[in-house]
Amino acid sequence: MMNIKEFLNTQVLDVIKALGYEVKDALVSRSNRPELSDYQSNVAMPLAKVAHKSPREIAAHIAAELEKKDFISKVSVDGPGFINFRLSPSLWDKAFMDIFVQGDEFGSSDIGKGEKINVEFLSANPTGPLHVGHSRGAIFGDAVARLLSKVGYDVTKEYYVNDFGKQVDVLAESVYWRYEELFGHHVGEKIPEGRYPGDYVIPVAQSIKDLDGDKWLNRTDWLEYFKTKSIEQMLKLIQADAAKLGIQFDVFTSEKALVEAGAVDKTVQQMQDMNLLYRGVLPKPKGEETEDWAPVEQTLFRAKDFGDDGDRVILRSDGTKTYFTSDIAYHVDKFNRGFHQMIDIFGADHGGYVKRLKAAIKALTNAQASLDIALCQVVSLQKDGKPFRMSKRAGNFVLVDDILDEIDADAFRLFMLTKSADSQMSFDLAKTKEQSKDNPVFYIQYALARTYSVLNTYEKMFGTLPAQKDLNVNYAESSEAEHVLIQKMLDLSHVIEVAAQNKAPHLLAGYLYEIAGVFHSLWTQGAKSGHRFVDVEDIVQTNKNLTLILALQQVLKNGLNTLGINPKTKMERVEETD
RNA sequence: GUUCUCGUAGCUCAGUAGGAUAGAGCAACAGUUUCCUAAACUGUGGGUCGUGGGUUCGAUUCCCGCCGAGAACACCA
Repeated sequence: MMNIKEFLNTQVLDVIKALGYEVKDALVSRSNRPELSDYQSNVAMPLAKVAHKSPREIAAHIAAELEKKDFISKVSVDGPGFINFRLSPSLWDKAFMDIFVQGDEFGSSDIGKGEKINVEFLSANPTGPLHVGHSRGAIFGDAVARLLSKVGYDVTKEYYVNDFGKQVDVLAESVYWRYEELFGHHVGEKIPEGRYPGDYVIPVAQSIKDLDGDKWLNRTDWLEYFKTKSIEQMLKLIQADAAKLGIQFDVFTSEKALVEAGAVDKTVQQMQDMNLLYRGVLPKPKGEETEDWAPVEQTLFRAKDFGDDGDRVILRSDGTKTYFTSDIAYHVDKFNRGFHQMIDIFGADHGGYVKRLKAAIKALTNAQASLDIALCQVVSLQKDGKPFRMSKRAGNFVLVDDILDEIDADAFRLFMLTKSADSQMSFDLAKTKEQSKDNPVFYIQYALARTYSVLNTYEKMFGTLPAQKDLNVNYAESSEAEHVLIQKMLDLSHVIEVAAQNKAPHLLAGYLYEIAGVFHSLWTQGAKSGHRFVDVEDIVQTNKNLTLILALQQVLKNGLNTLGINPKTKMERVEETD
């Protein structure tokens, strides 16, 4: 069974064409007036102009033809010329059973056609554990990757390890200082300014001590070794933190390795050969009054020719490469690994970097690669309603670990996914627990838990779950409220498609919330009228109900999995305080 | 100053191929437990969709100006 909307669209399009009208799209969509229709088409309005007839006249014309179709049970023309139609119950039944046929795959599609796509996200500097500031982009990137894979892309989740810059030296120096400390040095001293004061470097020092003893004391050649060891362990730390948030990566690419393999030099050479570089002086930046600015000649990339606002430094005046240079090489590397489609997830604070990177990739791949950069707004932190700033110097980083002590990982994850990535959001650290209680994840999980609860009851009464052959919703004999639920369930694949295409996991989150609400409402209605889902007196009705329950369970599970949230089979009772 | 993102209920946010009467949650108020889990449900109040133009049959949605919020702007990553 195909996507209902697609099916209707082509069917209506055929009718329109048969009537002699010229259109590309039948403009069929889910109805936003459920009391009038299941689906609607707006096609008569734009047609009116070209056909020189009134929209209602055209709509009536089309409606008359549609009425003959067996998959449509009722058509009407309303308002200025909307064509409203209800689908035949048999079509709903057929479409519905697809949920069971597809099972865990329900909601999937193949708009990605199995094409390779690389999603790079998080890519935090390997100098410490993850803090809250990293979490939004990390969770967002992971959810986008899951969405893309659900719609049929061959997704690789990648982490770019910035293990080449100065910050890694600082890390190694910090570890070395702690290493010396473990041998009784620096008694009574505080770790010097400019090094990382965090406790997380101590275990790294300890592990080196355990492995090598005092062999690195009083030597000058420790730096490279300490760098390697530190990065290794920091990455482990980061991976562990990410895993707690439900994130795993497929590939880690090291900047250092790229540099050492000569990939960056090669890219510079390639740019040189393509005449993309020149020696020049950049104009003084406007706005901010930079005092230490001096006109220097550098090797620049003609980024402006490829859509950027200005040209960019590739080799500094002293001949060294910038971060941008190796990042270009990195993206070329991805391209060479066969990824012609790439998505980068950046924090909005890197927004100024987007144009130059796109320009570079466009220039170097002759526009063969599509690089899509999704910006994720930075989370502004608050504590008791007042802005809270994290700073290295103050050492007041709020770690992902700290947050997860206060709040369930799934709740945190969904909190980050219910808002669109480009909304600015604030996160109140003091209210974390409070917010946790109101988290929509519980609303959704509770709906799922209720479905399991019904199954348990059924099993208790009948000793087994209903057989596949007894599953049937019988749309024709279902109530209004059930129709709403059934229709909504069948929207899943469409919602996932739109969410994937727009890189907007919050659309799926919102959908799951809505569908949970429809179910909760249905539940209470039944409780009030005495219509329980499981009724020993009425096996036929019970099997019908169970069909609905099983389908809903599948939909919620598939949706939650796509967001990377663990579906729960039951809720822990929350203990009443006060 | 330039570029990017945002501005929807008191608060937090949905509304994404332009459609008919703009929606949730929280907060306020009034109700619903002999029952498959009340972390739930039902109802009430609350809006010039920042603002002024434009495009069109039709704009919260697309385009431009203005106001307001956030971020970025050579030689950091």
